[in-house]
Order: sequence, then structure tokens, then C-alpha cells
Amino acid sequence: MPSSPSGVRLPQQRRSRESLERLMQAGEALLARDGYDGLTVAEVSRRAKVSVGSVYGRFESKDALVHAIHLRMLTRMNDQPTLDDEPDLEATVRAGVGALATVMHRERALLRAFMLRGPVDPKIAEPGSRASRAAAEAFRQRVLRHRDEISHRDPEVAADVAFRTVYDVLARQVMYGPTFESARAISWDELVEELIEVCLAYLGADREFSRE
Amino acid sequence: MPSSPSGVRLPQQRRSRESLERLMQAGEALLARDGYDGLTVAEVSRRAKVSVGSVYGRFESKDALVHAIHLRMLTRMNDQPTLDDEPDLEATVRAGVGALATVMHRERALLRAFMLRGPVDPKIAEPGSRASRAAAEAFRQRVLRHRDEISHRDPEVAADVAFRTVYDVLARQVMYGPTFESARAISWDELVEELIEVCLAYLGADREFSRE
Amino acid sequence: MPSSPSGVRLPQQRRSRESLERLMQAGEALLARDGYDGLTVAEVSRRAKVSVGSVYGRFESKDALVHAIHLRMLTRMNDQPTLDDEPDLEATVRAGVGALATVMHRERALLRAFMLRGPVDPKIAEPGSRASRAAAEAFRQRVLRHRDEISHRDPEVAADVAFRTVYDVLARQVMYGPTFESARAISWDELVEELIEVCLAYLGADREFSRE
Amino acid sequence: MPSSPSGVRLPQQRRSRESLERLMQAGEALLARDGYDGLTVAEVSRRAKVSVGSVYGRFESKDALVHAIHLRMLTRMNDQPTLDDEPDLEATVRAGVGALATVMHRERALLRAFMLRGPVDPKIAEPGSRASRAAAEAFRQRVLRHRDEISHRDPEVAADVAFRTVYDVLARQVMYGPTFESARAISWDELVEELIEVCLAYLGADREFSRE
DNA sequence: GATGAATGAGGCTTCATTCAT
DNA sequence: AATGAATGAAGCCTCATTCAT
Repeated sequence: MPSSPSGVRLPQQRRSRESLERLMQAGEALLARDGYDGLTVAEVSRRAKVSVGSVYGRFESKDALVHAIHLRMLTRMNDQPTLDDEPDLEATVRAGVGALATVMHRERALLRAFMLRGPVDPKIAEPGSRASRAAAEAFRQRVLRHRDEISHRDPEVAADVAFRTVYDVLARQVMYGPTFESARAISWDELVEELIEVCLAYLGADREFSRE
Repeated sequence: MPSSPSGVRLPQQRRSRESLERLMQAGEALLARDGYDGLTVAEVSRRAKVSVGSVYGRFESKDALVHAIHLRMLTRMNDQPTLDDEPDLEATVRAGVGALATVMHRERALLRAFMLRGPVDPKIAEPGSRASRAAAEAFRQRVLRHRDEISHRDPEVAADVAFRTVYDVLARQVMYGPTFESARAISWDELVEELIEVCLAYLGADREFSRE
Repeated sequence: MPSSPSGVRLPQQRRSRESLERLMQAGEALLARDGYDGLTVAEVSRRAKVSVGSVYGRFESKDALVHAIHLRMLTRMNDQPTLDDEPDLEATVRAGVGALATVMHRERALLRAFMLRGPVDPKIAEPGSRASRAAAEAFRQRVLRHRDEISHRDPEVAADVAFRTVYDVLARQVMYGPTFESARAISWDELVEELIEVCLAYLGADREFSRE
Repeated sequence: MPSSPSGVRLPQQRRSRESLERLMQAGEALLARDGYDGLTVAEVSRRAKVSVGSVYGRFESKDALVHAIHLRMLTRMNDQPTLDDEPDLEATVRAGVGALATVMHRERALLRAFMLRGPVDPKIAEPGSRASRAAAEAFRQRVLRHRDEISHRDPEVAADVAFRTVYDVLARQVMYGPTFESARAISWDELVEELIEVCLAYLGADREFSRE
């Protein structure tokens, strides 16, 4: 009866793996549509066509299921080819922001549920934070390879704030949609483009030529 | 029994007004400390020394109470002297960001609860959004008065994105604290300062002199 | 909202007191008939004609209800006139054993449930033990007033063992009935009479005359 | 599938016998430590390294397993050399009480679980009672061989009550430990000695010489 | 036969809302 | 109007037993 510290019991047999998969799918669907409170064990069990008891055969608790879905999402989000080294700051920022945006957009429905749950459940907040910090660190390092293009007084701070800015704006979009804080509609892609602009301007790249 | 569309029944007597005030205070305290799920009608009634029945005499439902508290917070946040016209873009941005930051910081505990609730409850999201949009519009207008200092290709877009950036980063801090997305600690004031920097750089102010 | 450390919320109003009484009665009936496991909150609520929620309005938990019933039973058992001083050892033993037997017999149905629950629930065991120890001490003191009639080498030990013997045999009868350990039927009264005999003989009273 | 009325399916193969043995051991350990409610089929199966399905291959139900363990314990308790005839009443009582005490003390952990279960489950109570009655009868017969030493008005009753007394006091110790009904600590051996004393005094042996 | 995943009835508890006083 | 007791739907979880492999 293998029981990992994460509260998930790993299945041995094919049928098991399939119903485990159905459970996680059903859980994801409910989380994406109705958020944490919308995921009830009874409803997951119904949708996955798996008895309540079986849910508890797989997961120690409702929260263990939620955490498992969370970790799987984080894994998916991390599961992308490492970026090549980029020739200059602009390319670096463009690649970094683009990658982050793509991933967050893809997972936006689930991400939303977890971002709302994080402040209540440390078991959600912690790995989420860790993943984000790792991304922040990676971004910082790549950006600082072009330190000579940065005119900000403190490049370390600038790289950090630049990442936060991008992350926070995208996260906010994910949670509240595009017209919450401002009535002016802005598409996801457009926003991403502007965030790149924001970063570059802030970091201090000399890009007069690209303006008009 | 008079019942406004907002779900609040307006009190006539002094005693009534006082107990309504106590209810809102108690509700605020609970929301600030424990979030939406931590506010139970029983606990509010206990703290406010008002019977459960009377809570329902004042408010149609638990949510009506929460909405009333929300509106009051929004009112408080809006209740600040209109900014004078500022001489240049930097002063404008500085004043705008500063004002927003001050207000959000002051109300951070409550704000957090409502920001987490908004995505679930449209009755929270809508007035919150409206207030934010008003702030966005005000910021835009003030900034665009110095349109000549803006080098961004599309000043309208730039002003909007600048506002979003500031708002979203601050909102995220309020919700998750300073070290969620990046391990590097950054103080609120420092962050505000950098956000001003971000805006100015992005809008395109020619501020080479202030850098080194 | 008064909540005593015992987990009972004391009622203020008449209707409340009545339904609290119905709850305890229903609980007693279930405990007496079906033991601890037979008392379910749903069934108590049904019998007492009180909603499930109301049960929890009175008692913190199912166990708090059980503990309240227990304490009430202990109180009832203790609620008897203090014995007068008796002229000799025989009268003392007779009075003490008789009183204990009467009370245990009266409460036998409930007592049985609690005796079976004690080893599992310290909150039952502790007050039960305390009550029994008090009875033991009282018996000991009364008996030792006639120390000169005791021929046992150590009267303190003898008084203690005498009490245990009476208590344990009666308790066993209460729990298992009269024909568990021996097939020979023996009535409660007969048994009590013999227990008195046992005590007197063991303590060492010189009672040859009463034999044949 | 052969199924005896006792609910046990007798194993044919060696491997089967071994796993059945492991089941009973595991069950005993759980009963001894956690009582009836602490024995879950899942836990027994885990400890015995036998699948849940196989448990049901051997036993009709959880209770059938418990009953089998019970019967085995009773067998073990009975599995002692018949006592020789003793020369006098004192020796007889001493031998009888001693033997009973030894056996009960040896099995005290399991005995406790079954004694708590008996009042709920007749399938436990009945064989337990039968065993006890047999012991009572044996004790009675041996004691009555020394009827001339008994001064009690009715030796049959006296022998019966003496046995009950010993059995009940020891049983109570097994179930609740030495300090439940009286705060005065008394060791098992000391208690046994006193019980012998109690019996002899009650039966009426003329033992003045042994007192002081 | 053996395995262990699957089943689902049944237990406890919470809390927004209603209602008798 | 005010009080707070009463209501009951709904949620989580356990575990004896069954069943597909």
C-alpha cells in the first residue's frame, strides 16, 4: 500500500491508472470551472465514475487530490525546453516573457483556482511560490548576462522587478480577465507585447530606433 | 420593511445605526483576519453584540453584509483629495502611483479578502472593477496631459498599460506578500519607487540625467 | 453563548430546557439499549424531535453529549443521604454494600454502557474512577471506625479489598448479567447478601453465632 | 468452498495454514493493542501480508476472524494440566485461584478486548461464558470435596459466590487496571493473595492460626 | 486461490437562514 | 424590532465487504 508523503497512493494496475487519471481530470475540470469550493468529493466521484471510497483509495483527503492536481499542473508548466542563450537583452526578455506568458495562458483556468487557493492553503502556496521563484531566478540570470545593456542603477533589482512586473500583470489577467482594472480591452498578445516593452524600457535598453 | 437593491435595510433610529456600525466593524475585522470563509454570521453577531436575527434584519444575507463592507471600503479608498495638476509627467506618475499605493497599503488586509472573493462573486467583482476603472481613467487623463513627454508609439495604450502594471503589481503584493514570486525581499516603499521608475521608462520620459 | 468546559451550552429559555432534557433522555435510552455505538447523532435527534443542528447547539460534539449524560448519571448516583454512623461492623458493611448495590442496580443499564466505554474514552473513565474512589474512601473510613472488630492483619488493606470485591462483583453483574461466569442462577438480592457475608468474613468479624 | 458453522474455512495447504496463522497473530496484536474497533480488516491484511480478499477467503467476515481468535485464546487458557487433588480446602483454593489468576494475567491484553466486546456480541459472550462456567464448575467440585471444612450455611452457594468473587475482581483488574475503583495501589500478586484470603474466610475455613 | 481496487452506506459536523417568543 | 434557538442540506471521511483480474 504505497503512500507517498504527498498523500497520493500510486496505482499498480492499468484499470487503476485509468481511474486515477479520470479522477484528476474530473478534479481539474471542476477546479477550472468552479474553483476550490466547487470541487466536492461527491461531484468528482460522480464525474470520474469512481466511487467515493475509491477517491479515498487514491488520495488521503480531498486536499491531497487538489495538491496532486496542483503539482501536476506545475510539472506541466515546467515541462518546456530550456531556452537557448539569446544574443541580446531584447531577445532574452522577449523569449523569457513569451515563454512565461504562453505557459500561464495555457493553464489559465486551473492557475486561477490555485492562485485563489494559495493564500488559504500553504500546501498550495509553497510549491507555487517555489516554481515562481525558480522562474524569477532563471529570468534574472539570463537577463544579467546582458548586464552591459542595462542602464538601471542596480541591475539586480531591476531584473527582479522586471520579472515581478511581468508575472504579476499576467497573473492578474489570469485571475480577473482583461477588463477588470481598466475598461480598455487589450488582448493577451498585445499585453504580452507591451510587457516586453515595459521590461526593456525599465531595464534601460537603448532602443530609440524601435520607437516612432 | 424597506429593502434597497443592495440588500441593506437602512436604519432609522440611532441605536440601529450604532449596531449596524458594529456589524460592519466586526465583519471587517473577520474578513481582514480570516477571509470570506472565516466570516460566519454567528461570529459577526457575537462580536458585534447583535443577535443573528438582527443581522438578518439589517442585511438580506451574509453576502449582502459582505457587499456593504466592500462598498464602504471602496468609498474610503476613493475618499481622497483630488490631485492637483502636476507640472510634468514624472510628477504626475509619482503622485498617481503614490496615491494608489498609499490607499492600497492602508486597506491591504480587507483588500486581500475582497480580491480573493471577486473571482467567485460578481457582486464583489463589479464594483471593484468599476472603482479600478475609474482610477485607471483618471490616471490616463492626467498622464496624457503630458502627452508630449511620452515617446511610446501609442500613448493611450501606454498610459493604460502603465496603470495596469502598477495596479497589478501592488495588488499582487497585497494578496501574496513580498516574497511569493521572487525570493528577493523588497520593501513596499522600494517597490513603489521602482514602479514609478518602470512607468516613466515605459512611457518614455527622457530621464537619462537621473540615471548613472 | 455560554459554553462550559464540559462542552455543554446551558440553555436559557423554557423551550430550550425542555428540548435539552429530551436530548438527554433520548441519549440515555439509546445508550442503555444499544451502547455507545448505538447512539448516533441522527437517531438522538430523531427521538428527541430536535434537529441535528440543535444537538450541536447544545453540545459541542456527540461525545460532549455522552459525557453530559455520564456526569448526570454520576450525580444521580451520588445523590443519596449520607449514611448515619452504624453501631458495629456488620451494620456498617450491610449499609455500605446495600447502598452501593441499590444505586448500581438502579442505573444498571446506563452504567453498563459507560463501563464499556471507559476503557476507550478517558473522559468517561476519569470521572467514573473518581466517583468510585470517593465511594471506596468513604467505605474504608466507616469500616475502620470499627477497626477493633477487624481481625485481618492489615485493616487498611482489608477494607480496600473488601470494597473492591463488592464493587467489582456488582459491576460485573451489571455488565454481564447473573449467569455469565457461573450457570447457577443467583438473584441480585441474594448476591448482595452473600457479598455482605464475604466482607464480614474477610474482615474477620467474629460471627459464629450467625452460622449454622 | 467448505465453510464451517464457525465462519472459518479450514485450509488444506501448508502455505494456507501459514497465512492463516499470520492473520490470527496480526488480529491478536491489534485486538490487544487497540481493541475491537482498532482491528480493521485492512490493517490485519497489511500486517499479516495477506490480501484483503484472502482474509475473506478464510473468514466469512471480520467478526468470524475475531471469533476465531477468541476461541483460540479460550483454548489456550484451558490448556493447562488438570490440578491434582489437594489435601485441604486452603490448598484447593490457593491452587484454583492461582491457576485462574495466572491464566488471566497471561492473556490480559486480549482478554480485555473480548471482555469489552462480549456485552455487544453474543458470539463472543457465549463461549466466554461457557468457559467461565466450566471453570466455575471445576472450582466448585474441588472445593466441595472439602465440604467439611466449609462453615457457610450453604456450601454450594458459597463455592459459587467464591468463584464469582475471584473471577470478577480479576476480570475487573484486567479491564480497568489496579487503580480504577480505589486509589490505593495494589499489585496483582498481592491482590491474588488477598482473594485467597477472602475465599477462605468466606467459605469459613477455621484458620485462626494463620492470623495474628 | 490470491490480489487489492472498488463500492457505498452511514457517521459526524458546519453554518446560512428561518421562526417562535 | 430584537433575540437566539431551531432547522436541515451538504460536506468530508471510514471501513466492511464485493468483485474483476
